[in-house]
Amino acid sequence: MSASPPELRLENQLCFAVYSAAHAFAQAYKPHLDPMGLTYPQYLVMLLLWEQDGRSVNELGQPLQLDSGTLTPLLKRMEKGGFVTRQRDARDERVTRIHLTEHGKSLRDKARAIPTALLCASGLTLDQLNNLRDQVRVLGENLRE
Amino acid sequence: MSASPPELRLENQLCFAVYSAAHAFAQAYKPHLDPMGLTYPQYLVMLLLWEQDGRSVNELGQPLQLDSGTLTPLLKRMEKGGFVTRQRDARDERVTRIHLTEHGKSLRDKARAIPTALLCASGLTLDQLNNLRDQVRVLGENLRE
DNA sequence: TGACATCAAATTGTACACAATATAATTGTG
DNA sequence: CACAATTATATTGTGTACAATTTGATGTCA
Repeated sequence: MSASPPELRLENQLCFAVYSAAHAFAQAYKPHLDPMGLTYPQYLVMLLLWEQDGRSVNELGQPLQLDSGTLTPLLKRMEKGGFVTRQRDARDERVTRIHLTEHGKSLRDKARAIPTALLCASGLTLDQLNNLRDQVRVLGENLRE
Repeated sequence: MSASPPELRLENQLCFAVYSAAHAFAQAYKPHLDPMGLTYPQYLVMLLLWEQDGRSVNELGQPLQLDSGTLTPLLKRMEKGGFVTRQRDARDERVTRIHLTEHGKSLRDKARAIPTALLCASGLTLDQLNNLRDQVRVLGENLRE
């Protein structure tokens, strides 16, 4: 077996850098989310509900790129945790609407400190972070085409 | 409930751009890996074994940032799939050594076409890709500190 | 209106990811 | 050498992801 070409070396892969950074982010958020009882994907759902409450499962899944197979059990755990309620839409019984509980709403104030803490942990300036975010966003969009 | 501040909006999060791009990568690799019978994390293991065969579980886990809780079942599936063998090291019975099968070795030739296909799908030039990879790698390292 | 396509969620089954714990082999120290 | 500490892997339990299928509600059109 000859030497592996550079394009096949793990350390040279953009995909692995992204994969690895994604896991590192989840770990970096953990100390901030654990005290609230939220996981990282649940926190992403909270961000969407703080922006706009009462979304359907699909209206959460579209921006997150997640389907009901992932969201239904995740939302059930969030319901059990007292963060949200799940109820059928009276006008269209196919739709399940997700509403924040008072506790869920109140967590937004505690969450305000998180972005600053993560900016610091990233070791980037705000400009660098925004620039990198835009590049990574475009990459994701291209890959999904 | 007042409007959510910009720092708490999902679309503005670097973490989400990275999270989303990581999933997009896994999907983009899928059509190339499915015909081989490999999943994306299994492909990462194959990259390491093509570079150097006969690694221990830890010698795979260290570069991948994965522990035996993830790797042991993954490697068992790869063993069942006929890609690798798992056997205890005779000199230190605590260690499990992972070796490529002939089939596993032979897949490297088929994999050579993948990096080019993904570079194309990323919509980036090779220079842009290398530059972005380095930025994302540094980000991951900073977050892990 | 009634058969049929469509749609939104939920369910099922497989595969990561990771914390916490267990097990077994090896090492270090008195 | 005895034995406690360490090390490597495996196991257990919980929580995502996602493909494929199912269930139930809504829309459409002859």
